[in-house]
Amino acid sequence: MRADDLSVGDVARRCGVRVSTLHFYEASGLIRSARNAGNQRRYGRAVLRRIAIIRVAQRAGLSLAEIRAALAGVPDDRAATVRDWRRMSKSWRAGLQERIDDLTRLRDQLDRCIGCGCLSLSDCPLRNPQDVLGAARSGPVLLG
Amino acid sequence: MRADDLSVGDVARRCGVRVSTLHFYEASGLIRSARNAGNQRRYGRAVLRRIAIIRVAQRAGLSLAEIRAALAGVPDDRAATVRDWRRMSKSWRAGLQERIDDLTRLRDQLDRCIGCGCLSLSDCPLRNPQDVLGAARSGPVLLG
DNA sequence: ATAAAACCTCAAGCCCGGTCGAGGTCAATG
DNA sequence: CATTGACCTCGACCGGGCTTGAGGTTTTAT
Repeated sequence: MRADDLSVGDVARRCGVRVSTLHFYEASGLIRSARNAGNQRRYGRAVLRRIAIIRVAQRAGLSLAEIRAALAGVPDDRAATVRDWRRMSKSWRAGLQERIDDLTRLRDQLDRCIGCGCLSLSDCPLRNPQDVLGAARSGPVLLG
Repeated sequence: MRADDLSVGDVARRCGVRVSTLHFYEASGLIRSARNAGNQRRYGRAVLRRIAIIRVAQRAGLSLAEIRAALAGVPDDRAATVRDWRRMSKSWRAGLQERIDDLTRLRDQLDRCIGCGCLSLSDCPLRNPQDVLGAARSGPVLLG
């Protein structure tokens, strides 16, 4: 085994994921592997960065399908470039900020409602989440 | 049908959820229903507030199991009191704040890394999420 | 009285993100 | 050169959060 090549176990250990997860990621088209003479997976070091990116993106709230799309432009045989990474992280930042904003609004509403018990009032923001969630869901308002 | 009782369809329409979701919530022990002579579900208005609470808690990141536990103290036949609501929202606020903090840290790290492309460095905080996630996961560090 | 709409139960199915196990092969070590 | 641990594939399974469909009953509107 060439010193530069990593086995699936090496990668799992170094990334803190299970071997089965690597198999799963490969089956899902997130990573690829070369095979040695005995059909065992061999990875270059680039895969470590790729997996790091996957995990960051997951924390940022992306589904594996979205991550796959984002990684589509990154060759799997060499490390993602700084440019690649910059492109992806920039595009993820916006969604991340949206999630933060949504949760922050929810927290503030919760604070107000803790003070006033206003869940009973028809204009409580908690009873009318459409205001917060935007036009994503159409439909009637929750009136108690 | 008594004017005060709501059918499953009424509740679904007013809460913006599907009838199947209400069945599912009932089977999961989140809501209960009385039955009329013909075995159809009939709800009091209290269920509307209960469902509002479920949806708020979901947005705050709780699983249905956690929500069920939180709602266990709230009688299902009358509306949750201000006191009930205050207790729940207080206890959820902490977890919500934690999620906000985690996402905010991630965003800030992302910003720093966008600037420096440092995903390649072994000391990049994004590569070593243990610092952020705490001691929950033991295991090796991600080294590129 | 009848047709349509709404309801019932129960089982199965779906998507997500993995995880596990069986049965078999490969590689590093003494 | 045998053992032992790491690896392979494939299929099944898990938990979460619902949705769908079949087959049958009830309610409501005309």
